[in-house]
Amino acid sequence: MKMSKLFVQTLREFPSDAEVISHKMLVRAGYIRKLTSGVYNYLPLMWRVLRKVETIVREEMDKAGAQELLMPFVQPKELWEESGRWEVYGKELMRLRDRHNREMCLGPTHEEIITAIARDGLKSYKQMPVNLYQIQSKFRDEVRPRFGLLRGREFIMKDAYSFDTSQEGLEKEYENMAQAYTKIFKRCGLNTKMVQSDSGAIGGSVSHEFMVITDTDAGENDVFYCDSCDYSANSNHAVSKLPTAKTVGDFTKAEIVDTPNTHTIEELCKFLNIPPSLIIKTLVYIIDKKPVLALIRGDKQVEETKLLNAVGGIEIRIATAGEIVEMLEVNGFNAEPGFIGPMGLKEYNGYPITIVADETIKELKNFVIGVNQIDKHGVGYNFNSEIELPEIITDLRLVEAGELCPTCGQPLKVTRGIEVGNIFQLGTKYSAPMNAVYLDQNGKTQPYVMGCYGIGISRTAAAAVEAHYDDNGIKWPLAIAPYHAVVIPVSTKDEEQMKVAEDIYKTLLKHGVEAVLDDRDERPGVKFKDADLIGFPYRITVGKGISDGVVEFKVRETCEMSNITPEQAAEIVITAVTNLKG
RNA sequence: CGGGAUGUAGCGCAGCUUGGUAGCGCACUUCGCUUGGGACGAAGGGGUCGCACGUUCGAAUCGUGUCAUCCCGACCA
Repeated sequence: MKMSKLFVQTLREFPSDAEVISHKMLVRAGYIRKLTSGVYNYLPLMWRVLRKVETIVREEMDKAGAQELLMPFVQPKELWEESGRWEVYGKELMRLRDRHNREMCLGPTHEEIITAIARDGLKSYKQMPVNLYQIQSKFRDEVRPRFGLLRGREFIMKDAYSFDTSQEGLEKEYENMAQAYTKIFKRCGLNTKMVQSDSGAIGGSVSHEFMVITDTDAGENDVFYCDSCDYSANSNHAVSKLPTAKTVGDFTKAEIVDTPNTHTIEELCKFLNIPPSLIIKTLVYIIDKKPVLALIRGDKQVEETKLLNAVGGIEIRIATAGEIVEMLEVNGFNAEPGFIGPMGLKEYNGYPITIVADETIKELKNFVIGVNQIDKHGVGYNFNSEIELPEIITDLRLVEAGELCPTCGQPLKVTRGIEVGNIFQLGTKYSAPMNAVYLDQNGKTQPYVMGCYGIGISRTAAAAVEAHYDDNGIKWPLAIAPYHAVVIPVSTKDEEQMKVAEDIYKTLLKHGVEAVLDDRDERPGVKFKDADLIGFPYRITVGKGISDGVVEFKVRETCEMSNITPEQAAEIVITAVTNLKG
């Protein structure tokens, strides 16, 4: 490709609306342009990168035995009603009507469609196991799209779905996919960590995420991991050994005491001169319109995803101060946030109040708790004495760095990560309600045991930028770079330089290297800046040194430069590119 | 949805307070000059000032409404 003909416009400055590195770089280097919020044009350079990621994904998926197909982007409401998700999915599902006023949606994921396909064509146990995948654009009407390609509304995704006759079969395929994913990201030049995760809205029981570990702001997930063993988990799923703390209070008898102006745990601790671990904190949540009280030890935070799962809810938010006062009133109390306790609270908004407690409260003795009276707290309280032990006791805790690994007991560490892929064991979550069944060896109908496996193609490309850049631009891993190398004649008017540059360029092309010849009549500084910004992995500069028979060879990743012969330079690039394929 | 801000040329911005011919830098076109890290000079092309209504002799500027975009909090690949 001649640089003079390459459709790319690099910018002198970063765009003002970009926050994270990958967004800034990809816009400035001419890879993407925003069309509307969360929706981007992929310009030629970007499309080459995306196709390379896709190719790697295809090769590894095919090698793992999966088959590619393509499903429609627009989907009918009826299928979503069968799975129950038309009601449940929320505003993220982009709904629209056709000219006949029939309701449709843009596909955010394809469990419903693939299950319907299987239902039609997968009738016998003899046809399984089978794994079907596609690569296409998805649309999720995100509340707040941001970070460029990392969290767009429209994005490219590879989604795969497996069908098995047993949990054992599913687990085998799950492991197969985990290995394929590890290879895929490695080939893309990314270091990923496979971490345990919550399965969220897609459902199912077991799931893992593949995280690109990054120090930049773009890492939206906290990942907890252990250096001593291989435990690692997303914060929404991470567990730890029960943190030790003072759990037996010195209060000799249970009584209600005055605690004026102690709205926060901190103020209460100071007033009573006790550590926060002796207090039971009562938080009020609204989950799918229903009131839920979460009880947790005062020194710990609630992980909302865990609470959501504990009650089987979908949407969670913390109650407003107004709602809390109202709830107390309805139940006959005159109190406010800061003094709430679970006792005597029966119902609100027409729903009974559910009480869920974190397991940290179990070992508490002679603790302090709100009693729904302003400026008062109960002290020296005990379960099965002053209050009953709540029915639901489970792990609600947000793990903190330094807490001990649940597997080996060493302190956990925390880092930030970008989720580029995930794998779920769905089981019969979709096949059962959608009556997607096959006949087993005994002629009995059985629902498929399903798994689903996603990779964010466009997000993977953006994550690669987050992981590989410097002040001057992008440093693409060779496997997904739009072009492998750029050849720069310093002066296009110098016949010898031009001839050597063209010879190198032709040699590279002949050996399968995707090369660009910067034939523009620009000053060298402009060409160097563009080369660094665009991020060609290799740069061969033909300048005055050619009279001594050498060119300058630069490796973008390390910024190492050396003066070598044109033949040596070409040889290095050709070898590197050839090794990619092998 | 709540809170904060912004809409003026492809990109980055000024002008608005105090209404009167729409500006600057980059990018783009032509010519000259220059050629190892985003040179310089000259001459050009390009904008219904987000949109609508209102006030006014006159609106980018004032008022009302509306739409869009971005940032901070709860979701996800």
